[in-house]
Amino acid sequence: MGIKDDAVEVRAQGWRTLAALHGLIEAELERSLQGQAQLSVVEYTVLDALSRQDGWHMRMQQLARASALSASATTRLVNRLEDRGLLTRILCADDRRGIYTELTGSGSKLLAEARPVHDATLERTLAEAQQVPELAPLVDALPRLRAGV
Amino acid sequence: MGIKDDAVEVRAQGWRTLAALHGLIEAELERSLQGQAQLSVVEYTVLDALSRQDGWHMRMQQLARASALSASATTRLVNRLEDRGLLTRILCADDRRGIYTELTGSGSKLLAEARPVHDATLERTLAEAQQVPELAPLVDALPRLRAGV
DNA sequence: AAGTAATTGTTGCACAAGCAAATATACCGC
DNA sequence: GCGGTATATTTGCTTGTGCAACAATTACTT
Repeated sequence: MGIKDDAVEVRAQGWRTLAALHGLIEAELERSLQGQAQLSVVEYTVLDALSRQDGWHMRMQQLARASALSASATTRLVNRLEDRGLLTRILCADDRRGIYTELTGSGSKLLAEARPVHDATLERTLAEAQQVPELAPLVDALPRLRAGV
Repeated sequence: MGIKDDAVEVRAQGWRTLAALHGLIEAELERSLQGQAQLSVVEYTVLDALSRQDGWHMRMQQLARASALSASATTRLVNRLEDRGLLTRILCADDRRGIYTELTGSGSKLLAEARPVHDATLERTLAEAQQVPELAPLVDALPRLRAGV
């Protein structure tokens, strides 16, 4: 019942709020991206990460970290996107274990279509979340994180 | 280039940070809970939600919302926990469509064992995240959300 | 220079998730 | 009360995910 226990409960509460907001946003993004661009959230995340990368190529492991996915899931995710012609695998010459992935033309084209959908959904969902008392404080805190970038 | 585009980018950045922190915490919780209490994160979430409920019983749909899971996933999750003897289904008399779930003795016992693991992992992981420049501001913001509870 | 350890990516397997359909019950207007 | 609609939960099916084992390449150690 002391200060220490309070801190524990505050952390648990913060985590629940974080998880709730995350789940809400992810579900909405999933619906809109799937519906309007045939992309899942992770697929969008990978394409977006690739497009924001200098030279537009990343190694499998960077992709895995960027998408918070396991190595095996990343392999198969890249397979799917490659089968759809949205990106290509490129062996790197310097480290022959590594494999680069690079957006194709249709990959960046699809991403260009999907990005407005993504951004609009994000805006709408955050506005919705702001109406939920439990979530509002976190929503308000988000834009203040990196004001200086 | 304008204020509007900046807001879009700020939101996207905030979402990426949120997702990254969420993924990190969930992965760590998954490891420690699975390792020390044979519970997945969602399973813990459900047991915890039940224990924090007045009367210790909830309907399937409340459980689905609390765990950010679909109805069908909730059914099977409750099946698993019921098979392990951690909770029981109870038909409600007033609305015979509804089904209450209630913690059993071993359910709350296991939860009591798992909770310290959960809390310690949360504390440790947040401390770790605070060392990551990208995540630190969000970690700092979390405890300030509901100071008045 | 050889051998061992560490890293990178892929595959086999089991499991949990979502969607849509099915079932059962409640509610509403008449 | 009766038909139609809405809600609550479960089941069939398909798909994506993680873990462990594996293959290929690089780095380290002596």
